[in-house]
Amino acid sequence: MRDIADKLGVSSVTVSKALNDKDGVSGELKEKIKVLAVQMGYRYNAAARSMKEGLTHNIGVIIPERFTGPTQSFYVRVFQRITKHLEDQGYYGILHILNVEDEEELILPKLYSDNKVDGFIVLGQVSKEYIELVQSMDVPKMFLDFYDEHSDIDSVVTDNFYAAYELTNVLVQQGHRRIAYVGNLYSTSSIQDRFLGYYKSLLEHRLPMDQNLVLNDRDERGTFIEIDLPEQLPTAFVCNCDQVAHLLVQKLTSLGIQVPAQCSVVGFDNDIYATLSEPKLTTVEVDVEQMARTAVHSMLKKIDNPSRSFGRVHVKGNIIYRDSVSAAPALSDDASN
Amino acid sequence: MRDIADKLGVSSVTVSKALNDKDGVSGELKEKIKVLAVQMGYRYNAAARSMKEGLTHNIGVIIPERFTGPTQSFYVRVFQRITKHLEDQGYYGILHILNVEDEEELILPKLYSDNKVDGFIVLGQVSKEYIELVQSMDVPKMFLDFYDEHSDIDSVVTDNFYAAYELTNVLVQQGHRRIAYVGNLYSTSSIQDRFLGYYKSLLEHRLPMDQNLVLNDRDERGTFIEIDLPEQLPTAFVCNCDQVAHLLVQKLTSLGIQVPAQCSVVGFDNDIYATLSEPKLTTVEVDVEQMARTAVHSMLKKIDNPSRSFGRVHVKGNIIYRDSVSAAPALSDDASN
DNA sequence: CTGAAAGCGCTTACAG
DNA sequence: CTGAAAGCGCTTACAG
Repeated sequence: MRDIADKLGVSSVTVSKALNDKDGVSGELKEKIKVLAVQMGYRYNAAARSMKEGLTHNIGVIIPERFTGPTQSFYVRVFQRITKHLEDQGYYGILHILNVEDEEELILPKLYSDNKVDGFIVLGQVSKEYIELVQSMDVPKMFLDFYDEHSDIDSVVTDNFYAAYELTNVLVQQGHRRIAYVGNLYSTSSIQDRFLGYYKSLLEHRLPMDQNLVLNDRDERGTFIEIDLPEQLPTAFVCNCDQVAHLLVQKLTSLGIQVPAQCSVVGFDNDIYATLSEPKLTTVEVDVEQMARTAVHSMLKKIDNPSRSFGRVHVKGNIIYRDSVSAAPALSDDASN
Repeated sequence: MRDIADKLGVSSVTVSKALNDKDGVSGELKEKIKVLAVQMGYRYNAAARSMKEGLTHNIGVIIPERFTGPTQSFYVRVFQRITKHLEDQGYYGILHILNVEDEEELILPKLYSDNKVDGFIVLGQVSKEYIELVQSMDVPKMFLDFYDEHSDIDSVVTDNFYAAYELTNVLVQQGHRRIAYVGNLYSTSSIQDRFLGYYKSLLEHRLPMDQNLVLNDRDERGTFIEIDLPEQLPTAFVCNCDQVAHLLVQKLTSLGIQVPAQCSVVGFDNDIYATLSEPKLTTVEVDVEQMARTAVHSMLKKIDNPSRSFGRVHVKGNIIYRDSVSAAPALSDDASN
């Protein structure tokens, strides 16, 4: 405010009034001040007002953990771990659920312009344009559970590539030769990396890669679509997530195909769908705790020293063995295409 | 701080040092200051430090809405609506997920002692002891989706009583005479009120109330238990929530009983389990939007004027008609006991 | 070990 | 319409 005032040769009182649309400033001057504020990238200091007013303009919302329950989404669980680690460091997490419109219209959280936070953690892939917008913010930021090849962002991600590789290896070891991958390769980096891990396993075992066995599960905006099964069914499916695996199992079952006797299915994420499926899914569990801890500690280091950068940090996942995989049915020489 | 300093005849600098465990204060004095601070109910002014340091000690966590997805828990959805209304009023919501241990050991969120918020909204029933603890906080508070008969708290709740009454009426109108209620009456006030609404419908239609048709679904801590079906099956079940209805439908189906042909089932909440069930559940949808709006506006009025009180505010629910109800099977005079 | 002074960035009440 | 002054509650750097 002082800077704006000096530049315009007015007092900070006038600037304050203008920015708050209060009386006592001429309309013309008000406009000029507002424009300059934007130009100079001025952000309101909420703490100063808080102190003055004796109000924080924050409301605590308490939800008992048990009500966020087993159905809680993966990211809510991650958020919970993040806040835990933040609290240990004397910090708080303010959750901002970014809605579809704001993402499309490239609108930053008001949290930012109100200067309510020292940094941002973005949890879950956003559009390329939104990544760039986030990058333009003048505070440290960390990206969690995704990365972008083209931007130089600090991110913490599960090592999807190796996890999918290992998971596919499990299937190969069980004698499977015709293995499908289910996921839209152009949707998220996670899905891509998991696909590549799957592919690496095929390569390593000298199994042919059949484009007809790469099945689409969603459009590019993430909405699920009906999965088109190939005419000649594979003996195993590597699904990019448990939810899709769940849907696939339902579909197979409704077609009279037994899982895992006739067809093995593996998922990813170890979320509610993994245990909700019948049979329960063999899948990969993301190390939520480790991811949250890494993200928080990196963030705090960046707050201390904004020039620090971490690049892409990988966190290992763990395979959870359940009941959706069995040995491949006796070979009928399918694999020879 | 000043007050503490005056009372002890020292300076506020000394108090600051003592409270922050910094050097430059004798151990003895430090102790005395800390004890007095607690006695006087001193709470740290985080805004003042923020201003001084230029740090807010908050981190924004951004989660794209689509990733909180359809599986998101009911309360997360409510939280989202709450923050929306808060933002419209220049406020922010800080989510605190209260874990089981803190609730049992009666530990308040650090948010409170750090003076990071102007008030609290408690979303979801907590223990009587915790309610009292919350009540003891020196800021406005609102309770959402539950109330306590014995405490004089401001709460916003769905009109469970009438919704259950109307839902049971639907069953009666379809010719059902032997209708069971599923839920532990001693678990939450919602379950109790829904039961009473069910009972009112029975009374009004002169149907006998059979204690054997009140089925337990969980222990008092909320953990689900196997539902004990009565020997003579009712023709309809009013379940206290969709999740239990979902479990019940699965159980009935596995026993070879067709829903709704042989047995109708209704749920409550219209959450993910309502559409996940086969058949999809007829249920009651809570008016999340209205509840969130009421809670936020009441809260802000209380911040303006702490002596305001609202008591119990009811918000109507809507019945959602789906496929889990049909006319009662032809009577075999079961109802005569 | 203790404290007086300055300052963080804003707003409010008042004077011009 | 504009601005000088005071103050919100803390911490830091410095003097004693």
